[in-house]
Amino acid sequence: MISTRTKIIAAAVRCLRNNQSDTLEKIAEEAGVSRRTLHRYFENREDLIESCKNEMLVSCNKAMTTAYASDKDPIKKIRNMLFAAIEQGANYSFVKRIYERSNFSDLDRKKEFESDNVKSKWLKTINELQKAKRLNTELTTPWIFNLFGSIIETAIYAVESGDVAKNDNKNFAWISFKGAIGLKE
Amino acid sequence: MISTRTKIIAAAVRCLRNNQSDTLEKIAEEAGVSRRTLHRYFENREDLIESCKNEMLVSCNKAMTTAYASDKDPIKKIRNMLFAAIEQGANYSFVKRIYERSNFSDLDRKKEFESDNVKSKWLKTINELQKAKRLNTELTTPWIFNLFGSIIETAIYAVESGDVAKNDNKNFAWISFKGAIGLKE
DNA sequence: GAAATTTGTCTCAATAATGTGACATTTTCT
DNA sequence: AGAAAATGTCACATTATTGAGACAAATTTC
Repeated sequence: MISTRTKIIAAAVRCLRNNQSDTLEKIAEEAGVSRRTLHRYFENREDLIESCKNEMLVSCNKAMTTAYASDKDPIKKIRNMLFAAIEQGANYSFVKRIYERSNFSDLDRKKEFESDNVKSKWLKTINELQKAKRLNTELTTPWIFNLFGSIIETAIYAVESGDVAKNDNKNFAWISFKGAIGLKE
Repeated sequence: MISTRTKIIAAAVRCLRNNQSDTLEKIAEEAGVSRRTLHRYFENREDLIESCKNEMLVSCNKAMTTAYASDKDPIKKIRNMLFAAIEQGANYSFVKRIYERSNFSDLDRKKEFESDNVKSKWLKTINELQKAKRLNTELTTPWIFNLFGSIIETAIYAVESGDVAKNDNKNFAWISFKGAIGLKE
């Protein structure tokens, strides 16, 4: 049975990633709960957003850490991390948006993300491949990192908007990412 | 000399693409103008956003139409359209976000974008390349279209966040886009 | 099925954002 | 310089959103 708290957080994530200014009323409605109940679980909007951020970071990190550990081959590690992130859907989008915005204003949050060990695992693997000349040497790591994130978002969005069939989704993303960084399998 | 109206619209575009819920106060400040003046030019928030949307659509379409016409070679057409969009910076991001959100809620706006002749020119060119088997046949056109947009955003964002040098920007985007769709030059 | 817990409804106060009028000040144009 | 236009300042009404109390209704737990 899903707890009310979880329902509210999930609803908030779905709402807020599209429209940061959605009212608590709307979030409560999306969660199938009265606004009064939402207020019982979260002191205010900031508290709610903070909770979403924390839960979603945990959720995404967990999924990607598992994916990282699922295979020995560095290429498969990266591929499975990509797939895991896509499967996170709205959760991933939410985290990404929070992180993006923080980049220009909230340095603490950026640091928090930078020091995140999922990112360092990802970087380690990419560097490994770079050193082995298995990907395009013209591109820098920060570019590849940004690209990775945006291809994930594209895949999530493409399914939601109905542009791409759910089956093709991850496949397209992987083909494109491989090509984009010139990965030699 | 830049007109007040233009200053306000530019400021609104910069603010709103990051944070849809920025106050008119903040937008006025960003434009270096009092809130009272902003209200003299725009009846209300909706009017302002509508104006931004229209102006930015015109700006982006113009830049990309020029780029399209700048060369006969289909590949160079696409490349120059990519570059033009990246150069639009905040303007392009703003339009893209408006369009994205509309996808789920505002069908009129979607139609408006769909019927846009810049998009049809782009599609025509991509189809041409697809028929000539000059790009990966596994991918669908809608996927490629989404990818095109998100690589542009990645390039814009990468420079703003300081992750990628301004010189490398367009180059990286083009290398990655080519690779992502398996384009054979 | 009774008690305890959770949630909903209704209400109201506090706050923040918005929109506008009146008038002063500044800028622009000639 | 002086008129005309644009902008700023301040004040105020309106509105939307938020947050919480009081109690009823529903749900869970034992």
